[in-house]
Amino acid sequence: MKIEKPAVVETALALLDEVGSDGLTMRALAKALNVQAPTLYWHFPSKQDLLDQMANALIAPVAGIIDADAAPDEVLRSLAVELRKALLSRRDGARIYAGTFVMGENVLNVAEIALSALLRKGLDERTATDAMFNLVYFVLGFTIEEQGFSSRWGSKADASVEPSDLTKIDSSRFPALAQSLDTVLAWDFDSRFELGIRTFLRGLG
Amino acid sequence: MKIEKPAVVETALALLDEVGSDGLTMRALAKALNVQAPTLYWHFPSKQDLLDQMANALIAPVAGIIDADAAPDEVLRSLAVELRKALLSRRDGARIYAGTFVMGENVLNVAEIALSALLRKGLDERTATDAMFNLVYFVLGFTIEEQGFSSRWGSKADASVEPSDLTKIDSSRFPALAQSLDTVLAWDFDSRFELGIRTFLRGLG
DNA sequence: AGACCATGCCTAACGGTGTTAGAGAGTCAA
DNA sequence: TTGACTCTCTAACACCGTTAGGCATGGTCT
Repeated sequence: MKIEKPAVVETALALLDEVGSDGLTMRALAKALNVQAPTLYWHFPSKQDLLDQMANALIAPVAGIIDADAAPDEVLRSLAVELRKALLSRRDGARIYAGTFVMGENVLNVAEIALSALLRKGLDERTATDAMFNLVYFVLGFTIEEQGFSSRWGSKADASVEPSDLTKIDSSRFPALAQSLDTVLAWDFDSRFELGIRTFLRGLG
Repeated sequence: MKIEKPAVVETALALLDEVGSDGLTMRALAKALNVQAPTLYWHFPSKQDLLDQMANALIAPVAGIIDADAAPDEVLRSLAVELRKALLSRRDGARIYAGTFVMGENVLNVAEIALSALLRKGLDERTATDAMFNLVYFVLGFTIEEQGFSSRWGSKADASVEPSDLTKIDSSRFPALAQSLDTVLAWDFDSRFELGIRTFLRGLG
């Protein structure tokens, strides 16, 4: 049975959800496709190439969802939200994406939308471009750490997770941390992200 | 000859600079220490544990450099700058760091400095904590992409690097990108980072 | 002194990885 | 019928993290 390139990428993403990025091996993917591992190398020159295409597919839905005609700040906000959502949609999605450096169709679409919104805000071309990249960098860094957190301590069903023995930090050496311990331990990524985006947009003026 | 734990970590970081994170294998590290690979497992329970300690060592210098008594914005700015510098100080440093999730001494020091500066700015405890994390996330995401870029296209000595065929993007489909092409191709990470930090601080008010 | 035991290194090997070489079915055109 | 092209196969290579178990060394206890 012939295997199709897009179907391979889709199966790889599905497999990623099951086994995580460490378990995503060429042999495991081949087995999911009822094929032997070397066969994949007829369709993809290397595993990295496959990962690149997975990353590209991961953010494919983002651009289409955005209403590019909305107010600039709303465009940028929803773009960030959808980008994070896309990366979170698959286990280790952000890490997979960060490992690639694809300037593919989908990335260009996202970049174009963000950039034109920033230009509409009145920013000069140079500032808008840098801001566009910075926004993406923030979403990426945020989501990587979010997924890294939940993959290390998310397995514990306990709602009040306690990485290391963070609860007993020395309040004399780390007074500010001790004071904010409740917020730290809450790990409310949703509202933290929202604050980040709000801060960013407010900072752009 | 006995090998010392901190010396192993230091050698590992030096080796990382030479061979990159892909080449950083237990066998290669062992050879650099004039030792056989399994010997490392007497000192470290796993490679991940070694990587954790490398990440911890990577950001060790950061906290000490900061003048915690300076104006809050200056503290936050220099903290971000030094954090980025520390991650950039070794090849693939940011990627190594992002792969760990250590709540070690050094991280707590950095967090404490940032947090108390944010509280001094007048932010409430909840907002300050989230902002502290967001700042770290931005620096991390930024630096990961910066190093990812230079590791894929930095080898070319050519100053005007051209990832893929970015130069010939369709200006009718991506007008904003085409307009800002000069800035995109300049890849001036230093000033882009500075803008990012400025935006962030301005957004916090 | 002799027995013990933890330390720190070694060799050998296991199961797994990405990847390559090369053979062989199936299909379609000349 | 022949030949080329497409796609998958088996076998294997070099390398990976890691474990099992042995062999010196040196200090401690009886």
